[in-house]
Amino acid sequence: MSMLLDERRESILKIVENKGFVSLVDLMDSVGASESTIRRDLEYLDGIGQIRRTRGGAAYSGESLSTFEDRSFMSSRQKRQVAQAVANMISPGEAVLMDGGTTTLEVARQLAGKQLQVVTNSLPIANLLVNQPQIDLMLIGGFLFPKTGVALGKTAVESLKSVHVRRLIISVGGITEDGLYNSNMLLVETEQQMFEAAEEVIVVTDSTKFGHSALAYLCPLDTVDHIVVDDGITEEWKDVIRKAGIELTVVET
Amino acid sequence: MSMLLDERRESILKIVENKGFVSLVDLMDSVGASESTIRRDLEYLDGIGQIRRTRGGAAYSGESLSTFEDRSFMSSRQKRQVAQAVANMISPGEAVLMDGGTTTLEVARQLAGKQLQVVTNSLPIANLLVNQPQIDLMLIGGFLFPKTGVALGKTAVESLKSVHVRRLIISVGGITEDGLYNSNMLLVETEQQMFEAAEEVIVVTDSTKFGHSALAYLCPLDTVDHIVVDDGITEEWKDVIRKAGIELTVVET
DNA sequence: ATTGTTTCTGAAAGTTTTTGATGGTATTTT
DNA sequence: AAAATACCATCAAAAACTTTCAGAAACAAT
Repeated sequence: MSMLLDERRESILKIVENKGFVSLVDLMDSVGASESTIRRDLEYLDGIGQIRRTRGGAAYSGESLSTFEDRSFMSSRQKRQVAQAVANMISPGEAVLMDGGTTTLEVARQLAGKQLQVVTNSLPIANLLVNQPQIDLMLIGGFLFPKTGVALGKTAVESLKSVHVRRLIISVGGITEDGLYNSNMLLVETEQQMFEAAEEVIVVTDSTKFGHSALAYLCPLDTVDHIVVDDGITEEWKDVIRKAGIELTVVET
Repeated sequence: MSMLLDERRESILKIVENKGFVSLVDLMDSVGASESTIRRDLEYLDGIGQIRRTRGGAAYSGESLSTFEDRSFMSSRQKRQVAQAVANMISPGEAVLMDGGTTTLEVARQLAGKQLQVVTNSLPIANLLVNQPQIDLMLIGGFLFPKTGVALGKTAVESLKSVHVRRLIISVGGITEDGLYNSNMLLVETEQQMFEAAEEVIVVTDSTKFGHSALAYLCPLDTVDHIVVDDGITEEWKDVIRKAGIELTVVET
């Protein structure tokens, strides 16, 4: 049973998505290729983010919503410090709009205990804050994306039109001189509506995102009021940000 | 039955989340690994904060899941059987609207694996289904109620106006000859809009609810198409339901 | 068609990680 | 205090992973 390379990889992908977890041996069986070949396929599919390699086989990467495996670049210590800095900017009684993402989730964690009104389209953030008695929580509905657990699409955009908050806290996939980027068209569409709803935009990110763009263009730099980042950021980028009239907070870690 | 490392750990996590507490011996049994291995897994999961190790086993450390308290009268076994009966009525590919509540949550659990479109305003249900690759999940937004984790209010009602599904699955606080009741005005308001969105209304409940009303009137009996209940229901009530032209499914337990 | 080039494949050797078992230490129970 | 139970550290075997290499297959150009 000989198979084309792409055909085989497609087939592996389907099996993994279907079963959730597959062992390497199972794949050898059902695809009819050698161990080495399957390994290489898994390596490739993991590289493009379609699956997650695990010892002994592969797992569907859609399950990665839980903190089970968080392979972001910032260490969790760094991330927590950056998140703390953002949380400190929020005054009691404020209305805050929060985008999804692991960094904003960490911010949410630091907000616990404050008296606030929080609006979010992120399921993990909602989970975290729903039982905080001091926090009024409003959920933005829409189609839920498995990987990240955020609500997107027409419904989300429509709901956001009737929202007005003091601050928006958002994270991005990339920043260049031209502006901000994120990885997904639907995500960007929803986030653009978020800008309309907020008086002030705070971007939380890590220093590795500077200089990199991503699939979808989000907005020009001047849409942003404030950027909070770890101290890995270069002097050049500090200049770029400040010259664009954006307030910059660099968190020492 | 040999299991992949990550698969096993995820499986342990699920068991712990589900039961609240599990002994080490139980885990050895149900995942089929040695004491050492389970210990190491627990150590790891505790390390990343997903569970709490305790002498003799592990406990769930979760932020939200356990806080949706289960104050229903039905035993969990009974409830699961009733939920199973409801889940069996749903055909693949269907669009289902699901209300919040511990019974409907159990139904959601039984729906896992089916290919479906699910619309819900319940945070716990969304959590449960968001990582099911076969399920398209749409979240209804609104103000989140801490105790139950459901989204209610004007936003929820508005969002529901653009929803159309085959079936609505709903639970109630009380049933009398006059109709259905629930405990909260906002809840009722949202649920009334749900009726508009569905072709067929299925009520899941336990037999103790018959003859009791509650704070807020929801709808007359003839709004309902189908009631599923445990076998504690009296003959008198069976008559009432059938005479109202409602299909009745009594689940033997 | 043939030759040279590149990519893909399967096998083997060597390295790392995981696993279950064992014996010893802590903690709880009787 | 003794017994029972649970925990921890260590170790050799097993399983899984990486690297490397030579042959096969695909591709391009003559």
